[in-house]
Amino acid sequence: MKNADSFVAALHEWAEITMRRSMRNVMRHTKESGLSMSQMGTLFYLQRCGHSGVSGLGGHLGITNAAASQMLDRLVEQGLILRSEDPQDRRIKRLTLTEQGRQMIYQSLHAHQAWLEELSASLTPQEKEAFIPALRTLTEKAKQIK
Amino acid sequence: MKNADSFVAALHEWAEITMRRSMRNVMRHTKESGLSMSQMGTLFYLQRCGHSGVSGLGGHLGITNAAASQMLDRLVEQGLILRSEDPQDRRIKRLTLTEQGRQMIYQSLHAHQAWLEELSASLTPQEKEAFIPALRTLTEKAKQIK
DNA sequence: CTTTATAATTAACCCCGCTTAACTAATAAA
DNA sequence: TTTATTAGTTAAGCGGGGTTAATTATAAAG
Repeated sequence: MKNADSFVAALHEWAEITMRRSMRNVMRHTKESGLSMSQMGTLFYLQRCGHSGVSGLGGHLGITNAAASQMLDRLVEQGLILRSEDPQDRRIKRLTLTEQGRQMIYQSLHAHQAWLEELSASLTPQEKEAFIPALRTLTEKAKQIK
Repeated sequence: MKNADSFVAALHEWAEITMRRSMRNVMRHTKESGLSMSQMGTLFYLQRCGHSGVSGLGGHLGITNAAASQMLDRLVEQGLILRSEDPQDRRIKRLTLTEQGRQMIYQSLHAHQAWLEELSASLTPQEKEAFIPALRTLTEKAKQIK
């Protein structure tokens, strides 16, 4: 179990570094875009889950349906999401990203990422080649969780 | 340059995964703690830069000094940071984390981290052992950036 | 058909974060 | 010493994001 423990410890440290960077960058870009963190979180959630209802979104963000509904008003107004009726159950509003909304997410993920290039530049070619499998496997496995 | 490119690509993918996770987790924990994202960002900033003045904080967060000053009122009130005079230049207020503030950051980084254990569990012992050097080197190099 | 449950919205309200503008205090420059 | 600059706070006001409670509309159950 020694290896497993030190692996988890190393993973935690690496995750902590990337989380700090990520949060800073997302907060920056979110502010630059004139959105609130809840709004940006909504866009990310919708991209990941395909489409959702208002309650699903509220539950995900940990806010009431009322709050979610009001926030959606502004996102719709800005043309970032679409709020349409579910044809199966007309009580449900089907929330989907617009093309503009998808672009916003893309920019948010790729803005302020120069540090990744810097990190890459600080490694030797041998290290880079050796680390690629690790990164790919971790990413792939992480995608499958929950 | 092929390896370098695919390395950066793999790095980007990993960053994207952790960004999505951390955004949700940090927002959750921040809400649970009764703090705003700006307040949490302030704590993280102060931990990273040691100590800062009000203007420095405002500049970092992209808000006015007035806004920073008001937000600090609440953080001081909650016992998370200390606002003391700089003995060299008494116009400057020296902002530092309290022990409670440091604990808040620690909790924020480690709350909702079960997915890392899950991720670890989804790997074979051979993979874990093989990945440890990569994680350690990446962490160490990333710490030295900027 | 009537009743009940579910999904979402609306209204009234509060708090917070942010802005601008005016102000105080301390340092630097003339 | 007088003036200008810098750091920070205060005050007034706006708008957003959150809440609860009441309301509408649809679907499901009796």
